[in-house]
Amino acid sequence: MKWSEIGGTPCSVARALSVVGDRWVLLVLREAFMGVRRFEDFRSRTGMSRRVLAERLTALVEEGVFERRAYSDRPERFEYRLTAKGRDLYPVLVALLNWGDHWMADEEGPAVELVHDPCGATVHPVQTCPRCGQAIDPRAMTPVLKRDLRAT
Amino acid sequence: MKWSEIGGTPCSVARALSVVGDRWVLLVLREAFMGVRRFEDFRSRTGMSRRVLAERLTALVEEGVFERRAYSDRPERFEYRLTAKGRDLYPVLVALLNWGDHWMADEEGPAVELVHDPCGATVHPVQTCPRCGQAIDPRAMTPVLKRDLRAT
DNA sequence: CGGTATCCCATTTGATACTG
DNA sequence: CAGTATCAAATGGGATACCG
Repeated sequence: MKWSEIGGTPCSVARALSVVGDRWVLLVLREAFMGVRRFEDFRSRTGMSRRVLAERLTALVEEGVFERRAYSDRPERFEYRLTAKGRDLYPVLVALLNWGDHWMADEEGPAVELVHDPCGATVHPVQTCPRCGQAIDPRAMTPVLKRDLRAT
Repeated sequence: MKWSEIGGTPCSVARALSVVGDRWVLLVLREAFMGVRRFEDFRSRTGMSRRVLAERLTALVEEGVFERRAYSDRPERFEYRLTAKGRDLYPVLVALLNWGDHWMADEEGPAVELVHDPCGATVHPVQTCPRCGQAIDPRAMTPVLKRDLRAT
C-alpha cells in the first residue's frame, strides 16, 4: 500500500494520520498551540525549510485545520489560525508531550510545562472514561472491530 | 534543521516524534493495541512492504517500544510485544482515533469502537486535569516555556 | 514464517536565489 | 515578511528474489 492511499481506509487512525501523520506537521501544530500564527515564526521556531513549511501550511488549510486570513492589507500579510478542527488536535499533542516527558526526559527537566488555568496546577492531563470517570488503562479497553481496516 | 537532529531537541513533543513520528510506525502501533504480535500479521493488516516493516520493528525494539521474543524454538519464531514504554503510547493512538472519528468520519460509522471493560460503555476517552478532574479545554491551558525548544 | 539482499524509481528536501 | 522557483542530493519505498 502506498501512503497516499491511506486516507481512503475506513480506519479513523489512518485517516487522522493522512492529515497529521507527518513529523513537520506535528511540529507546526506544537507551535500553533503555543500561539504562533505567522510563517516566519513557524519557520524560525521549528527550523523547517521554507519550501516544506509552505507546502504543509497549504495542505493544512485545505484540510481545514488552519484558516488563512489577512492581518494586514498593504502590504498583504497572512496568518494561520487554528480552526475548531485544528484545536481538536490538542489531545494528540498533549499525549505526545506526556509520553516524551515520561520516557524521553533528560536531567534538565521538561522544556514546556502545562498549567491548567482554572485550578492553577501544572499538570500532565490524563485520559479518562467519560462514562465512569476512571483513568484509562489500555488493558481495560477492548477494541471492537466493525469493518475491515484495509477496505476501501 | 534536518529531521534526524530533531531527537536532540529539548522538546518532549519533538523527542516523542523522533520515535513515533512516522506514519507506518503509528499504524504498527495501532495493530499492536489490537493484539497483533507477529511479523506477517503486521504486514498483511497494514499493507506495508516487508522491508519497511522489518526496519521499523528493528528501530522500535531498539527504542524499547517493543520487546522481541521467541515464541517457538524450532523453527525459531519471534513476536513483538509492547513494553511498558510502548503501552504508554496508547493515549496517542486514542487521541488520533477520537479525532478521526469526529472529523474524518463517513456515513458508515467508525471501523473500531472502544469498550471500557470496567463500566461496559463504548466510549471516546477524554483528557482531564488530574488535579481538579475537569475536561481539558485547550484555551484553558497555558504552556510555560522553560527552555529554548531549538537548543541542543 | 520471518525475515534479508538487491535494484531502481519516485518523492522529499535542503540550499539558494528571487519577488512583491 | 511571506512566500515561489529551481535544482541537485538524499531518502524512501515497492517489487522481487532468496534463505533458514
